[in-house]
Amino acid sequence: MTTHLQKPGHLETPGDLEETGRPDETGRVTLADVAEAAGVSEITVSRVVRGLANVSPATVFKVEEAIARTGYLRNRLAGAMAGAVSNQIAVILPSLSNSVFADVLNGLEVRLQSAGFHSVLGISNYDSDRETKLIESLLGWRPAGLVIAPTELSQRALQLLRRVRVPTVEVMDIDRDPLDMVVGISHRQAGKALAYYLIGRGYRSFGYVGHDIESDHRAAIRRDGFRAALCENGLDFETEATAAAVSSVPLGRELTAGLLGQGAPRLLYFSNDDMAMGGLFEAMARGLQVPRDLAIAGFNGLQIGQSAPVALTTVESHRALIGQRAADQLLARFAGQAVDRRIDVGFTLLPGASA
Amino acid sequence: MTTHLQKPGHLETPGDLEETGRPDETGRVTLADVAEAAGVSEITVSRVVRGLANVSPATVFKVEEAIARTGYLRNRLAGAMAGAVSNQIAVILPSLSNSVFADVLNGLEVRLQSAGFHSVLGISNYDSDRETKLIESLLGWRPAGLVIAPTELSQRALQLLRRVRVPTVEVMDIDRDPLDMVVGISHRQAGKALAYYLIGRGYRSFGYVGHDIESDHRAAIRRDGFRAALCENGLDFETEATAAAVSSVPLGRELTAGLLGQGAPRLLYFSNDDMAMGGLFEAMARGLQVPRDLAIAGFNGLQIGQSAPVALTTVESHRALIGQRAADQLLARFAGQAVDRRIDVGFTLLPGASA
DNA sequence: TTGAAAGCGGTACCAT
DNA sequence: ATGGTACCGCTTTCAA
Repeated sequence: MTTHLQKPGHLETPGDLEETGRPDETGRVTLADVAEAAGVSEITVSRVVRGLANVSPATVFKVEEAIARTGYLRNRLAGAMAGAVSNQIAVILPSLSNSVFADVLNGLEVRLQSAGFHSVLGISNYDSDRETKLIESLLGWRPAGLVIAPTELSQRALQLLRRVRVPTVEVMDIDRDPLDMVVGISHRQAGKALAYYLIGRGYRSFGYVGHDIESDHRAAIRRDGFRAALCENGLDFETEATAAAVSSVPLGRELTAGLLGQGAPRLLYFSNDDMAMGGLFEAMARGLQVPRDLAIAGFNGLQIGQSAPVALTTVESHRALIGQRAADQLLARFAGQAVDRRIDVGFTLLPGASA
Repeated sequence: MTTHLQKPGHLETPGDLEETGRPDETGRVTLADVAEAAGVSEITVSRVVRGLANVSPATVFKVEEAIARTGYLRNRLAGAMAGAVSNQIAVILPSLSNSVFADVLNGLEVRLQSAGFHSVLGISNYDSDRETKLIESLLGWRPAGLVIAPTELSQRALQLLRRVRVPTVEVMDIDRDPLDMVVGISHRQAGKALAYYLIGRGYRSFGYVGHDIESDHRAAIRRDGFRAALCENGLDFETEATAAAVSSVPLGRELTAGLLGQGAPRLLYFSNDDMAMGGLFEAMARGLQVPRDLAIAGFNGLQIGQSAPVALTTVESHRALIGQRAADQLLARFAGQAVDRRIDVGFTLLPGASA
């Protein structure tokens, strides 16, 4: 073995005293070191490390002992380079400040982790350029799969994805045609279903309170669906209060406060549950009775909304399930199974008490 | 170039029609292909790709044109193998269902992403064995750094970390001595500070409502700190309601309901804001006046608590900041700068109105 | 069940 | 500013 420079920040130590089977000049323990320590070939050690079946128990024992003695740590970089499939999955989400995507990521991790995969994360911040850069950078690691909650896939992004042909799952929104696979719900239908329900409950006067819909196109689609259902019944939003900011409880509260000053409609439809909780809090703070004085509806089915003194009327979007199913799709594909291109996990109307 | 099998799920296509500079039998475009297309050497292309300065503008132009024409996609696996530092940072968190860690991750991503790094995620689920496995698996990718919110580092985990010598930041809790660097707050002091404040406000009757403290040792430390401050004043918790479950709003509500049946103490200290919101909701649902009939205090300073009709009395734990500072520590270390081993981001008492 | 040889696609080092 | 050469550490293929 020739000498070579240590990588910055990666100086593996020879190990303390007793566990120094083959100290080695550089301090790094490789497959070759373990092989020598165990008296077998490199490839045999490799087989043991990867848990392949065709190694005799006696050899496995010798090798495992040598691994422990030398303090060998598998190098997946070299493995992936040599042609083994990566256990990394690129995951691109628009945001992490919104708990919605944290939920999706959580669902993903549950499944991926138990199958031995890791997520490599990118946050696009609802920015198409950043999204493109992230795709390029993450694909450079040759991940086994890609999960993306797309913002607006650029031409370059589409080109990259077509070229690399990595198994890809688009998540959240099934209203558009997928590149490869898609898991989510129809946000348009979710918006419509809620409107139908509310109309059925007798509401006829509606207002909309929303966050930045320019970047969050799924929220825009929900609103469109909601409005379409209103139109079918000869109705429309009487007022809309929106702000070009990310959704949050205080924003919902603030916009609601603005509306309440000027004779608000009977029911306010919020762009999501965070915003709706703000509306609910504002109503409570003013001593209004919900839903008698003001009815409120949201979207997502966040747990906190269901635990509020007046449970939120909303639509459960099964976010963790979306993550899990997305992971399942990838895993099935890896296993060579045929999979559906499109999975609709469905939504659930939560009647609540706020409308 | 010899023939070789395509990796499953990674068949890079030759590119469509016009952009096929060098189709290549396997469909993969390598540095060599770009070099040939540009009429320069591989190493020159490599320099351009990495944005190194010592290449003439004319050459850069030629190479970039060749890259676009061939549809080359950088292979970071090979780069990292050959000795370039990885742009991956291993991140191990106990949970993602709790928004606290999503906030930390968000803070990390903000900084890491803008410096060109990616997080590779592992969720330990508050399980020491899983944590150890994750460390081993993630370190196998030879990340440039590691950020971990430790659960309980096993002997094997410590051995691995010492051996690999990857720059490591422990986050959340600075009450213990760090392996390498640590960024967070003293949860013990946070608990104490809140208790002092409440005692100063005249409260003398306290109860504790908590989630599974076996696994969430930081919550346990806060409670210990709080109690220590009580003891200094000859006080103690009059009652404790705990459950061996993860923290959640409904759990907080349920445990509070249990306590309120039996003449609850004057003030309830909750293990965190999720739990406290549950308490607040239960009080509101019963028509109790907060803080007149029941005072409530939490921990974390979640935004929603501050937007509630009665703003939550709590301690802001600056989670996103912890993530950012952790990233900064790593980046500074990569830049060869000397860094503090311990960074206390501090906490902020939010007086609120619930106590 | 085990092993030998040939890369995988880059980058570091040292020249020029 | 540019290039030649020698690996990085592992897994694949083929043979025994």
